[in-house]
Amino acid sequence: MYAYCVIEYPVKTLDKMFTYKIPDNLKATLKVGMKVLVPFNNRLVHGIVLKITNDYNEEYQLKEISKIEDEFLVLNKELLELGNYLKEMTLCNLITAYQTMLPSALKIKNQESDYNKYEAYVTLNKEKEEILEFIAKHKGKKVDILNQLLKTNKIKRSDLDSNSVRELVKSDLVKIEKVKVYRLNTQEIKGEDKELNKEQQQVYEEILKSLNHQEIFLLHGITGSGKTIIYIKLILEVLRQNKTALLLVPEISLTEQIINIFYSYFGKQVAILHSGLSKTEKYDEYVKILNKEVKIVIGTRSAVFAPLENLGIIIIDEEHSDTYKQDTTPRYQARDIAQKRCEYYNIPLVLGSATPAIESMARAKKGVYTLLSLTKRANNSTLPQCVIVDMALELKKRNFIISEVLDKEIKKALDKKEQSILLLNRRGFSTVITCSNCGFTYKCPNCEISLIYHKTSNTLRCHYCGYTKIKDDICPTCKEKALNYLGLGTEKLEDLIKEKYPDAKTIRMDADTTATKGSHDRIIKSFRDGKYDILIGTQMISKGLDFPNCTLVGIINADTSLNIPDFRSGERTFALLSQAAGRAGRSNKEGKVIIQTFNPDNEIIKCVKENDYNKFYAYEMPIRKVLKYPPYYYLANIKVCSKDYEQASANATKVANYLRKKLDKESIVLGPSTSLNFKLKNIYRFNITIKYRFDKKIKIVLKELDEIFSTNKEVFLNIDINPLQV
DNA sequence: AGCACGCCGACT
DNA sequence: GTCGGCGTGCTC
Repeated sequence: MYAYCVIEYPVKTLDKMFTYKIPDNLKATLKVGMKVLVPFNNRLVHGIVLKITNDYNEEYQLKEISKIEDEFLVLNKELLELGNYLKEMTLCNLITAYQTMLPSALKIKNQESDYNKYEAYVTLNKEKEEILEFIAKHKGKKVDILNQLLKTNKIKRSDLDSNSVRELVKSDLVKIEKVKVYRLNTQEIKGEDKELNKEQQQVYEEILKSLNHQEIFLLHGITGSGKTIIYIKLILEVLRQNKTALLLVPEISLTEQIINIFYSYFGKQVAILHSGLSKTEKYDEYVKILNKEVKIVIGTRSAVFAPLENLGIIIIDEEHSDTYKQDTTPRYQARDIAQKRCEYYNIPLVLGSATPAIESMARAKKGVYTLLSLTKRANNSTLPQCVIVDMALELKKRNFIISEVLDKEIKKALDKKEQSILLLNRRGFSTVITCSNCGFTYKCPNCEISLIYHKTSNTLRCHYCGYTKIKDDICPTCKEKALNYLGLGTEKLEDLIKEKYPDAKTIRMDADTTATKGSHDRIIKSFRDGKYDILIGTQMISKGLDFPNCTLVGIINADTSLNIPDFRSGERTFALLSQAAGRAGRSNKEGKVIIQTFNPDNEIIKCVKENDYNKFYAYEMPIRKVLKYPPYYYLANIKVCSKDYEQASANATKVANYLRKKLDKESIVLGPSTSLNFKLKNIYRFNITIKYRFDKKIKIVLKELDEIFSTNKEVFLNIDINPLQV
């Protein structure tokens, strides 16, 4: 018998199968999907068995598999196939695909030790008579222990006096038993049985109908419309059918509430997978899933590979979130992987969001996905009232950061002992030039995206197409000498707030204050408990949090994310602002949202004010169409990188020309242009973007390119198919 | 990736 | 002589 294996090194030249003889002693146990140790070029390396055959045309002497690494950890047929799909989808090496699918403690590489955690228990080792005999003859701690054991027959060793235990073990009266324990303990709370309202019930029933066939649902529900309870009901039904469920969430730390609700409903049947867990914790959760001890997995992006068998449903919450796309190799989109798994099991995929990705909504409108909507807030709270403030006017009144209206509302909230959230939209302000007088930003005439400022040459450039212009001294619209980078930090804002409202208790939440583990939860919890009046933070405060006493949301600078040089910046801004606005007035109290902007007439901001996703969609789609962006065109991005500027530049031109020659006429090749991070860690990068529609050759051509550069030591390529950012 | 092999210059 | 620099090629 022969085994075909992939080995641990993630290099193109080794990205193929190697054949080994299976020694007699392993023939019975070795299975496809197992991790093995094989001799390779005079040393032992790890590998995964992908195929076992009876005969092989031996061109030369084959070597033998030397050892099975872990008999219990086996990638099943579905996951092996999924790895292949991941490879095809992202053009990564096969071994990279499998490495990605396994938790890090199980990585093919350097795994030797036992990751299991054990607890030692003491039990009796002799018949009752003998024990009683001993008790009669002795006294003291040892007797106490034996008496206890007669009652409970199993006690944690750490709870007992270690000297006494040791002596008892020595005299053979008791023995130590090691029991595997899991590091993460799940508390069991009984969830109350909530009734669905009419709208929720309809959605629930619609999805229920398709539990046993493949269908993708886009569940568009406004903030606070109660999507979670629908997920729970669906999963309850899936479990009833003896199947398992997978729920993906954007970031665990931001979804602590969802997890608690799930624990309360499903208790120990839930496993959590996310990057915040330690290696060993992840291992534990993974083993629980493999051993079928849990039926539900909740996790972030990589949890989409959870080894659940017999899946009944996959749900992706906040499906529009950027976090579902990995931005390092393999650059996969969890949505695609989930879809593949749903095809395999013939089950529904539910994509939930208050602000669906444009692409998802387009598919829903085309009928590829089934569109379901929730239009009412579940607890009958009303949507917050939304006010747009023109900051250009405020500046003239010398209100630089806090407008008159916002100031008034903050004071009002403080008087009423209600809470406020101030969102500082900081995304990508640094390299975009803005006029601080009128809010003007430069846009590329070809691509409609913001130009990036290059300090060294004092130029503004489009990093999509390469358009370049010299920076002006005065603003072309208002003629003021006020062109500069707009930048305001949360820290500075907090100082200002403290100064303006000395009696208010404020707390700041941003990358700095949430660096340590658990600090996130602490801030959220203390704010919810009413220990603070004002929460100041970056986008991380906008997601899915529920603060019943919060009635005011102030968005300090709505524009910055509009100016990011990316065709999706409008979509992201809409999602961010809508989500933030949704934090206000979630209970019975009325909420208010103040949006401060330099572009009060901006369509996207108006859509946020009106809380109208459909209007936003109708506005955005024609732009995408004219400029040939998704969902009308697919994108692929190639970064040509080298330590040597000339090499990078010359090869980028070659690559672009190669693509223009090989691809269909209707595919568009943009660039090469300098990348957003043109010189990073001393590596120069050039960008080439492909816009294509039905080009069947695209994957093949990209593969060829990848192949060509795999032997080049000076230049390497980064290929991203369906990139989020270009 | 990682290692052997080989060819060349430098040095106790 | 021989130690060590790294370019090249190969791995079931």
